[in-house]
This record gives sequence, structure tokens and C-alpha cells, in this order.
Amino acid sequence: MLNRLDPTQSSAIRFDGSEIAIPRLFAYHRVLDAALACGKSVITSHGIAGLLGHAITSTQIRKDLSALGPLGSRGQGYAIKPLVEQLALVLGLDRDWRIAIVGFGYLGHAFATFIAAREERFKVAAILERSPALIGQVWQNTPVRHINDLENVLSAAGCNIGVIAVPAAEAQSVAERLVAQGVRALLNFAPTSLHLRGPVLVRNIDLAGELSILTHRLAFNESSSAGYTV
Amino acid sequence: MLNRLDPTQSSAIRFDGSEIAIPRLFAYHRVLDAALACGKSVITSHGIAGLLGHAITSTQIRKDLSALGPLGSRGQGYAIKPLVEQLALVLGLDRDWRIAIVGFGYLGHAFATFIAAREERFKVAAILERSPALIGQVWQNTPVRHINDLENVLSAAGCNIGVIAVPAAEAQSVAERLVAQGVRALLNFAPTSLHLRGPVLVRNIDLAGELSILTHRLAFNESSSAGYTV
DNA sequence: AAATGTGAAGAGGTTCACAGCG
DNA sequence: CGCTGTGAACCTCTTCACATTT
Repeated sequence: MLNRLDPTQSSAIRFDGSEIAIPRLFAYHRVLDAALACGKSVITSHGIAGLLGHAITSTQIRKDLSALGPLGSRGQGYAIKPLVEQLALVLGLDRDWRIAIVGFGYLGHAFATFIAAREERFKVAAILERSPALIGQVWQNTPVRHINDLENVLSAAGCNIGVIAVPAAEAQSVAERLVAQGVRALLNFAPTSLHLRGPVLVRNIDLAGELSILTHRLAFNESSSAGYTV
Repeated sequence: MLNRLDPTQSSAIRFDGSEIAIPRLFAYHRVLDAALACGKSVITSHGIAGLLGHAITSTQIRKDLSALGPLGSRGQGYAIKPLVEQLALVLGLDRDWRIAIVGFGYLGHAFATFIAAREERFKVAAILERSPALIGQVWQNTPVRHINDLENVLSAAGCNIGVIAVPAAEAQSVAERLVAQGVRALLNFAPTSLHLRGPVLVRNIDLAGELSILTHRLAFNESSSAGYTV
């Protein structure tokens, strides 16, 4: 039981760390949320490492968490509830996010299904496609609209995040149109580097590139040593 | 015209760089292959940077390429053809890769479609699923088989790479069974850290984690400066 | 005694500046 | 003169060691 008094509950959002820590914080949030649901209330940095299968060291975890403020108690560990709350604030998981998916082939569809299953705060608010066969279909209450109507759909849907799951040749144009409609963050699955002006955040996911890391090491490092987990 | 004589054509595979360079080499291969198809035969490091939308600096490109050996000519640039060939060798793109996809929901399906469309050297050689509705279907000549038959299917199909697109709870078990069948590289879409013994390469793709980077910056860095491309 | 929080050391990758060739 | 190739400087992230607190 942590008996450190916390009168103010000053939920000031603080984060001194760097961008690269964010996916780790997200992983902590995931396992800690689960631990909370299991009835646990206190945990140590080593305990968190255990929940993560020791993929991250306890030192790294303490460094990351200390960037959020003094949330732990020396000799005791961390109270999980305030930790989860603080992580949610820093990660922006305390609010709804409206997502526009452009390109509703298997990749767009997969992404929609994936995030809808995972986090309730991520809402698929608009779906755009070019293929006539898909237009008019309804995916979980969201209609699939033609990509030509992007401006109309977006201005009505008010999305914060755009997911680009169209062929590389269309990606730049789609990105520009999304940004023109006020979208400030893009997740890009097309193997192209987008060129955009303004306060836009772009995150590229290169699936084929990930595969190439595997093929490289299989081809090159065939006579490698032991189990590698990159 | 490069008039450096190249009598031996000694295609010795060499790569002094580090793992982190591989996705960049893959990007070089992609744009250089396209440039070759357009009839270009020579290019400078700055030219490659241009093809990549200046997402990578010319210095970085020269560093990366120099890890493959002395492929350029000072004052001239790089002959594209040998460059593409050397990149293909180092990336392992000179041979076929047989891929087993476990979990053929939208994600597995998306991945299959994605890589089949992109690189002919990646062959989907086995598809495993749990859902009875999908068993027996045939995707581009590859039948969807029940996950219980994994051992039989894999021993017949002889796959080098496994793609894990099942729920997190099943991922560890699937991974172990793939490894037991001789698969030496895994691409894991499940948000779990896999624990495996032996010479296995694991690459994790955390789609929700990528989203969290966007939500973090939107929530936190709202009053940020200019266009960011992470 | 136990576990956090953190300055310092270490490791790894990128950028710089320029020597070396064509 | 132009462009590659590369040692050195620089920067960033991780790991170590330990002072600090409960």
C-alpha cells in the first residue's frame, strides 16, 4: 500500500523523454491496463519488464517513466492506476480520435478491423475508396464513399488522423487533399516519401522493408549465432 | 559513361553496415530498379536522394552504399545496374522466399495481397487459419488450411518465413510451432513479445504503437512548429 | 532492505569535412 | 572540377552505478 499523500492530484501533463520512447510507453500502458483489470494495484519496474516478456530492461522502464514525473515510491514501486492515467494523458489516449481511411482494399480493411478491435478511443469516421465495387458498402456504420468525395466527406466527418492505404502513385495526392481538409497526422502505408507543407505529422510503415530485414539476414547471416529478436 | 574496367565481375557479397541500414538499402533498390527500367544507367548519390524525395541525405546514401564495396566512380557517380544487382544480393532479393501466413483475417489477407503485388520473389506458400468459414478457400492457388494441420502443411510447403497475424493469445504457440518446422524468420503483427530458443529472427510490427506516436504528438505537441515527417 | 530516479559512461548512428580519384 | 569514400566530430539513446527515499 502506497501511503504517499497526493492531495492536489495535479494531473499536469509532463513528458521530458524523446519520441522514440512513445511506443514503449504505449506498451507499458497496455500491460498495466491489463494488470489493473486483474486487480493488481502496485508494481515494480522489474514487474513491468516481466509483463513485457523482458523485452525491455527495468532500467529502461524507470528512465521512461521518470520522464512523466515522480510517479513511483522508492522501495515500493509504482501505483498502477495513476500510472495508467498519466500514460493515457501523455499518449493522447484520453480522448477520441477520428480516423479517415483512404483506400479500403485488404490493407485499409485490415487496419480498420485491427484498430476497431483494439482501442475504443480510435473511431473510424470516414472510409474512402476508388473501386466502384466497394462504394456504398457500409463497414460498422461507416459508409464507403468515393475518393472523389473526399473533401465533402472529410468536412462532415472532422477527422484528426488519416490512413493512406492506396497505391504509391496516388499517395501524394491523397495526402495533400487530407491535409487541405485539416488532417494533421498521417499514417502512410504506401512506399513513397510524402512531401507536405504545414504542421503535419507523417509516419511511414514500410511492410516490404520489414520483410527485407528478414531476407537480408537469412541470406547473409545464415551461419549466425543464436536466437535473434530484433 | 563509366570507363572503369570491371574484368572479374567478382560478385562477392559484402556488407559492413549495420542492420538499421537495411530498410534504406531496400528503398534504394526500389527506386534504382525503377530508374533502370526508365533507361537510366548512371546516377549520383544526390540523384538517388532526389528519387527518394530527399527523405535521406546524399551523405547517408554514400555511407550506406560504401558498405557494399567500392561501387561508385569518383567524379561520375554509380553505374545503376551493378548497384541494383549488389543490393539484391545483400538484401536476399536474388532468390525466392516461401512465406507461411498464419491467421488469414483481414490482416493476413492484406499482407498476402500486398506482397504478392509487390515482389515476385516473395511466394505465399502456405496459409493457416482457425475460422472454419475460411478453411478450404483458395487464395491465388494456395489453399487455406486449418491451423491444426500446421505441421503437415509446413513440412510439405518448406517455408523460410512465417507471418503471424493471429490474436496475441495465440501468437507464442504459433511461433513455437513454426520454429519447430524449421522456419527461421518471423514477422509478428501480434502485440506480444515472442520468446523463442534457437536461431530465429523475429521482427515485430506494432500498428497500434505507430498510431500512438501520432496521437501523442497531436495531443501534446499541438502548438508545434512546422511540418514533421517522422 | 528494496526499489526509484538520475548523472555519467558507453554504444551506436548520423553528419561534417575533406582527402582521394576519375 | 565533381563526386565518392571515410575518419572524426557530433548527437542520441541505452546501460551502468549509485545516491536517495520509503
